[in-house]
Amino acid sequence: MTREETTRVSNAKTRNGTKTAESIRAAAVNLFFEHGYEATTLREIAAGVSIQVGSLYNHIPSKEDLLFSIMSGVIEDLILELDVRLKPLKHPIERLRTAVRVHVEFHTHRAREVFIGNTELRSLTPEHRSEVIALRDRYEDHIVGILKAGAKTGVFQVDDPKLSAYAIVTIGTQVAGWYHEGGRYGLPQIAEHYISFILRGLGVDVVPTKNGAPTGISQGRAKRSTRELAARSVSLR
Amino acid sequence: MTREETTRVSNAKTRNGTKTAESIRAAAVNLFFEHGYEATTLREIAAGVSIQVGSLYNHIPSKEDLLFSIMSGVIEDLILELDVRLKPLKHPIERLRTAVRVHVEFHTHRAREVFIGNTELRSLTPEHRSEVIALRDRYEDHIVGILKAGAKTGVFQVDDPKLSAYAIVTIGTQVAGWYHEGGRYGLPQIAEHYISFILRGLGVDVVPTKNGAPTGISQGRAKRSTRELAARSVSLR
DNA sequence: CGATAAAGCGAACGGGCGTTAGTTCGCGTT
DNA sequence: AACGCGAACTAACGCCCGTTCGCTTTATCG
Repeated sequence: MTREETTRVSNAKTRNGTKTAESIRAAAVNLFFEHGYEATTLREIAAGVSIQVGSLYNHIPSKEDLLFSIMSGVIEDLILELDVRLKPLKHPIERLRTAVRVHVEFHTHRAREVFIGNTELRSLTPEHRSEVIALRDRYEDHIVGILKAGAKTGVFQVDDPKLSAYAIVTIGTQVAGWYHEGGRYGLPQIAEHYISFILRGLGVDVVPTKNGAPTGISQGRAKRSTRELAARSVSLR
Repeated sequence: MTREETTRVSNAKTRNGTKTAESIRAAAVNLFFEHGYEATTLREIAAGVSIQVGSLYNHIPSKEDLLFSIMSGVIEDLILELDVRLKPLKHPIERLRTAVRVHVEFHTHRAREVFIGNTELRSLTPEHRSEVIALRDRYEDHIVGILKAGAKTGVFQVDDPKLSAYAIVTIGTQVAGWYHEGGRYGLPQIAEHYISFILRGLGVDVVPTKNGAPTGISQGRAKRSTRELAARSVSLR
């Protein structure tokens, strides 16, 4: 865990760059994930960083603020990642494919933070809570936008874009609950599986491929198919 | 002396039947659901029943035990209900139809308890936790059993019964998160929708019906169709 | 090298927690 | 009429929580 350059031994009482704040965040993520926010003690977090409780306040304003920064940070990163990956794409099908791929990848790579984000909404102050909800809505709006665009040109068969977006988000979110590296399914396979599943649900005629490579865009119009109901992530609206 | 059904005013310091215990349970369910177990105070629960904190201990051994009784109780009720409704049925398709119906109905009618059951596993003592997990596994085994029976006779196309059972359970469980009475979808419609969805996922050729009435058993063999991956309920194994 | 400021220490705070104990009181039974 | 019991009360216990604060240590830089 030593720095790559200028191997500086991080003794106690040492100004070790600006890493303490990150360590606190990391320790908090692990503890919040394992025991929940309310059941986690600042003293436990401090112990995880090998400092005393009081010293935490050199880096955070309060315990609740620490939770908030974790929760908002993870959604912001998700939105950012989605924006970047979506930018070069035009066709709704390709955009949706990528959106689902990003969603699944992100939710597995940062499963602990995502879990906290889905679980601890009620531990936030009202102000912070509505801020996080606003961020989440902004993310969902991205998906809804893709669906609406596809519906307009007729490539998607969508009854209710909002409801469908819920379903898509939820399906991908659940992966975080059971996926673990080295498990029976690889990440690309899972992603491609859900992509096909969702596209089929939207009435797109998906050409079955053995591999995860995105097949060419099926140009036919949307075919009536399985229509999904929303399966919302467990949360308090 | 006086009959037991004489209307007795329940003053303070009065032996008002055996209802206090039930009231405590109900108040706890609401508070645990709203604020979470850790964030809920015994004093809040007591206030909800209009008694003092100490008096709670005439009815419960401890706070954690109260949580445990709620969590185990709801699963036991679920298993019981499933057993009763499944008993008269023989054919795997009918059994699965009913299982999904029971699952969805139960998870919407007792959404608060179910939410607690999915959320507060980590607040239990190790002993109680494994007891609850055992109950949950027993429930999942019921579903797996139905799938295996159907797979043996060829009516279901199942790659991995356990994984499929996860998916089925999760889909239905999620309903509890967004369903509310008087919403845009009625309970029977939701149930039938998922039933069709799941059966199709298992390769059963479902005859589309406008109504929720269970269609006759399609006797053809299972057709290769959408194969689902597990979408596990958010929980810590 | 001495000044500066970030960052850690450690004790203390006020408050709230789950739980226990001793007591009181109404009621049904003896 | 006396008794026992369930169920409520009040008061307190010991503990631990998030947070504050004055002090000390340390790395960095002019």
